[in-house]
Amino acid sequence: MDKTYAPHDIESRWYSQWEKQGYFEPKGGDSAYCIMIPPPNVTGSLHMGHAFQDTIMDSLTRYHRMKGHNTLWQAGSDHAGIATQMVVERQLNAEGKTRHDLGREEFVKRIWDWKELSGNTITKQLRRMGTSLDWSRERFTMDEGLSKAVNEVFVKLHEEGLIYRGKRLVNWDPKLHTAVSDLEVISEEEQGHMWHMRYPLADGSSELVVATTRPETLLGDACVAVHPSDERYQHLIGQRVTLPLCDREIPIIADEYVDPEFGTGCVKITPAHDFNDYEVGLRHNMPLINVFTVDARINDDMPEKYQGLDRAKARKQIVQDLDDLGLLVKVEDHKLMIPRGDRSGVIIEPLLTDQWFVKAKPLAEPAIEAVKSGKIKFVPENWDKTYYNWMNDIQDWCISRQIWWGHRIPAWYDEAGNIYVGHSEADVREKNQLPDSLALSQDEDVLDTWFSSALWPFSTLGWPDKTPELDTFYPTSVLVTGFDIIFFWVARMIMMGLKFMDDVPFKEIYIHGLVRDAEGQKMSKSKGNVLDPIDLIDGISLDDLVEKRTKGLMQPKMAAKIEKDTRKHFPEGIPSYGTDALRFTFASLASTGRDIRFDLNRIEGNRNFCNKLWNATRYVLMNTEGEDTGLGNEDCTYSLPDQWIVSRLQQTEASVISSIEKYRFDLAAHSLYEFLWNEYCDWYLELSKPILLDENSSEEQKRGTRQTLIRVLEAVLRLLHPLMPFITEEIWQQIAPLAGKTGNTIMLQAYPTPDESKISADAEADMAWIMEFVMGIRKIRGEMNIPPSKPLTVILDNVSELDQKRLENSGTLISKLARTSSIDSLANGEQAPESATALVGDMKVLIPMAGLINKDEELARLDKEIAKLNNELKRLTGKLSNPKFVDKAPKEVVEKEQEKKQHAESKLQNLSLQREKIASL
RNA sequence: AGGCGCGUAGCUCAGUUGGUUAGAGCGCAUCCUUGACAUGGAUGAGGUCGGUGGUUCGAAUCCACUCGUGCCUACCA
Repeated sequence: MDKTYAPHDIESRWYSQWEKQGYFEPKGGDSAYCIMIPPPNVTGSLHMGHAFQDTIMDSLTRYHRMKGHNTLWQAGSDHAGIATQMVVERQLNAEGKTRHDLGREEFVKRIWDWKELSGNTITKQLRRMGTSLDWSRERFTMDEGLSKAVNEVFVKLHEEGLIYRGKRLVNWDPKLHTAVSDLEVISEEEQGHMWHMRYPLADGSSELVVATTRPETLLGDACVAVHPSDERYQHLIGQRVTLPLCDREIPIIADEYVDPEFGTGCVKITPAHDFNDYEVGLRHNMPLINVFTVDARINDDMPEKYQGLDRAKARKQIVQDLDDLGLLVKVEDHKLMIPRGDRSGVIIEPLLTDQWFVKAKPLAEPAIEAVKSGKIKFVPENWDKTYYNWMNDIQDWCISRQIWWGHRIPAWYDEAGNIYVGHSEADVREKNQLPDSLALSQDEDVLDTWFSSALWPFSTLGWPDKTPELDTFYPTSVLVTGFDIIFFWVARMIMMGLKFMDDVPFKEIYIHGLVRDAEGQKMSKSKGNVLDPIDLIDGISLDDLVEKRTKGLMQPKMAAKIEKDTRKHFPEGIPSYGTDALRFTFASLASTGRDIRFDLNRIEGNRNFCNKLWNATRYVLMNTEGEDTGLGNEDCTYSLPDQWIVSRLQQTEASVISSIEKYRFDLAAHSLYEFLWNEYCDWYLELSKPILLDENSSEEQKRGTRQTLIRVLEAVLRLLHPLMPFITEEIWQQIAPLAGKTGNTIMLQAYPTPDESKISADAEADMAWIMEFVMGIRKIRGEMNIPPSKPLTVILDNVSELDQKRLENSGTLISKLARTSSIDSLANGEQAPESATALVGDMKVLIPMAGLINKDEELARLDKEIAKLNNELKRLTGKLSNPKFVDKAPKEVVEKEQEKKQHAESKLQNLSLQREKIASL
């Protein structure tokens, strides 16, 4: 093995073998375990959020596979309708064309071409992450089977009246020319204005002042509303005003919706361009006057002067004209929420159009019940509140999109405008007995991508056909996802699953945090702070990173700032850390928090951890290869350290398993790190040296230690494998035979399970004594700046029988680890030379100071310790002399405190005596 | 406006049902090329757990209030 860990060589070797051997495929058995990958955009690329999420899912998958479950991690991607269409449209624009130049068929073909071309990017990247997805069952939302499922669901829901078509006010994206759902609209506070405008009464007697943030919609006003009990306007209710700039009169109505305190207390009502106004309009039977075209320009039904102006220009013009007429009272600065399309970024316009909707309430009720009853559990639990919150007030879901890339809506129209829904045109004709002569045309619209994603847990398993996969894997075990798509996806899957499978789609929902940059900022291309997981794995030069972050920006002027920030944060670029370090880092960040700050220091530390494992292995191999590791029936003698590390291993196993079961990958990673580095490497490997190198060790002892070295390492590899698949496989291949393990891959080995009988309290107590002994000496060394190379003479005083016994058993180990030249006990009544002191229980460990240690330094050191003990003693004495504590606290707690007090007292006494002694010299 | 979350060492975070001397990693300081590893080893410094009040023998942990901060949902034109 090489001296340093080089991830790249290792990682390139294993993945293709695993895949080729079919290790990722379910291998039968009774207890099924299944996770559906949240389908990424087929033409997208892997970002940190994916990498994090996929690490968790892969870890779970590998863990359960090793536990012997029939494990499936379903692979696949979605077609990301709007996003993908936009990309291809942009390509066309670059050629000076639009999709309309190509026509629908040609354009869709072009998107398929693009999908073929770029569709492998993300799956290749997923493979780099080591994900054990079953690629043999990879699905795509637009492939035949899934399209069939979409079709089936649409038709069924329509038959039941749960899908309907209607002219309704929807969120319209004037740039993309499509309706979008509520969820695809991002409302943010922006600085705007409030215009106060005069509307003269029709009889000329007076006027009203209305306040609005959208003066251009004045053209579509249907009425002016005031609060029914607003005394200022009582007399005007029922009268009419003349709508400025239009040749119309509109009524003044009373409606509770109006807040008399806000603005002027008079609201212009534009039912065709505002959701609230729409409701008011309905209540009062007001006409819907549409002002805009699909581009959000003023349409041809409006006064000629404004026709063709876009929203912003129209606003300017109208304000100007009002001002000219003396009808503009004032303009105030005003903060308001502006709705923008999450894809296009333009302001969303409420627009009256024909759309298809899913009636959500009837589907939501059982979905709420499924969580309430505990059939589905959120982890962490609190997320159920968010879910209920939204579900209880769910709105109908607009599912039609005016784009070309997606599942075409299976609805046909005849020339009279009748609608026929069915699986195909032929099906529609047959069902409705329509003559061939009747011309039918299919609905031009496609379905929201989330509509097909909602079916993912069963469509990928073959639904609507009855398949063995559905029987085996539905409901799936757990959904792993971010809280940002609870509404988009999670809720909808639950609704659809219950409706069509009559069962929940998953039993648990593990909600993880969102990956942010080291400053806590959300990573985004426009901010230029994205990290590409592949760059962390392979490394990237500074220049390449800058280039990557500044290329293809929406706002090219950001480039300079992004470059500056990037050069500041990554002066050396990014070194290669390898997949395992990245995965381990993600695991260690997976606590319960919502935000996950990704800091390069963490991944560096974990790369070092991989290196540590690598080098520990080298040591183990050096001592076991070609040696007897006790694979035969020869006797082994297990030393104290052997027993100790095996005992600690059992506890680590228990802790790792319980952490994974709770989705606490951070705790699992921590236990593993702690065990491997701080116990196995720092102590056990060091303790094995004296045994293996000592000529006096028996063959049985050496065999026992070699066996323990290799077996513990082998078990740790299996424990680690779900988190770090590559390095563990690489090492396992080399060491497994020495541990007596057979098999072609660590992937399919059994996950370790703790064996209670191997936990030894005695061994742990004995080892604790050794460690205290060694650390006591090291402490003196460290604080007195005695070089580690300098062997020390050690004298013991106040040695108990147990101390004596332990010393006899483990003296050589101690002398090796603490670098002592001799350890002698003081004979009864014998005087020790002036010494520095450490305590192991009541036993004094004395290091003669002569020529090594300065008297004042030792005094200072003792004073510090004594002060610490005094504080503790004071605290304990106070506590124990409080009768309330002694009476009311549980007996065990009191006893524990008394014990602590005794310890502190005797320690204090020992050190004080020692101090006096030295001070008197 | 409602809902959810966060505030613990210089930084990033753990802290299980209230009972430790409040932990880890990184960073920092001192020492160390001992044959697994300088991507390393040894030792150390550093925290009145945002604040106030309460419950309790005992609070980082439970309750109330408060300050700061973040997110989500719904919104007043």
